[in-house]
Amino acid sequence: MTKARKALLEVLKTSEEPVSASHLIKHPSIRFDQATVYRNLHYLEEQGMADSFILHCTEHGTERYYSYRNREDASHHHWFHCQICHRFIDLGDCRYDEQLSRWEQAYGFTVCDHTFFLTGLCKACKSSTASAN
Amino acid sequence: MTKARKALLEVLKTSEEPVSASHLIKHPSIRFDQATVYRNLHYLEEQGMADSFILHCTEHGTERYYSYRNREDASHHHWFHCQICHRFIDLGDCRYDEQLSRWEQAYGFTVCDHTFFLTGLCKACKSSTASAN
DNA sequence: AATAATTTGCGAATGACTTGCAAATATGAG
DNA sequence: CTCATATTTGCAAGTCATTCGCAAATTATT
Repeated sequence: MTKARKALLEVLKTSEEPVSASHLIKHPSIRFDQATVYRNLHYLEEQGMADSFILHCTEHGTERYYSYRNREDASHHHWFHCQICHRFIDLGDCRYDEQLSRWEQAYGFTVCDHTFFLTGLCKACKSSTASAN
Repeated sequence: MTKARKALLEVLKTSEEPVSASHLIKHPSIRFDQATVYRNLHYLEEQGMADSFILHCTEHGTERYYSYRNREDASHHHWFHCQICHRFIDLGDCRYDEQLSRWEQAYGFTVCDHTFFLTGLCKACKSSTASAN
């Protein structure tokens, strides 16, 4: 495992929320070229050590966000994204396995991946925006 | 309602699956500049006449896909996308309302939008790929 | 029909992500 | 530990979807 990969994995592992490539590129412990960052994020995801999804946010535009994934347990999380403060809230482990296999049986397809996330206003931003009445 | 908007809405209305901006731009009945297409897709979505989500596919890259939405009934659909033939399969009306309000209560946030879709191999592509054994 | 407001087309810009290639680093056989 | 091979890195230049500025054209108002 190269230095770049170790460094990226470390940031993902210790991050509370999904992080974008641009965020990683600016991160002090990631002193690698953007191409290296992108290439290794792909690598980590291929190896089952990271998860990602694409989200559009008014402030940061359309970007892919990555989070650490333990190769052992197959679990991944889903997230809520606040449109004001742009923070993520962890909704916990994915609970869609059953629903997915029901769909697989109903339609005959095989699901390789799924994307699910919420966007809206978090509790804090809702109250600070309430002044707009 | 301008000609461009009418034309776009007509294509969305008659399309069986979500369509991307690039697809619309190439569509014979859409003889408008790409900027006009993009601007009006935003407009239609703002007005509640269209729905969209961003999906990355190996053949077409990362693009936003639009589908017609009836302003009256709030329903929208979710989709499965085949990674081989790149067609969409309609999974029917969204059934996440309850789950979303449970989350809203648990976390105190307000959900404005959500994204959900599946990717994988459709029935037909699975069998034609079976030769890879 | 005349005027004001909105929309269009064009061309150039933006920003995320990718690629080619030579230099640098990791791997691993001896 | 060392040389040879395979892989990865940095750099600079692309791609590609999407956006923007602005003048001309269209639509809505009066």
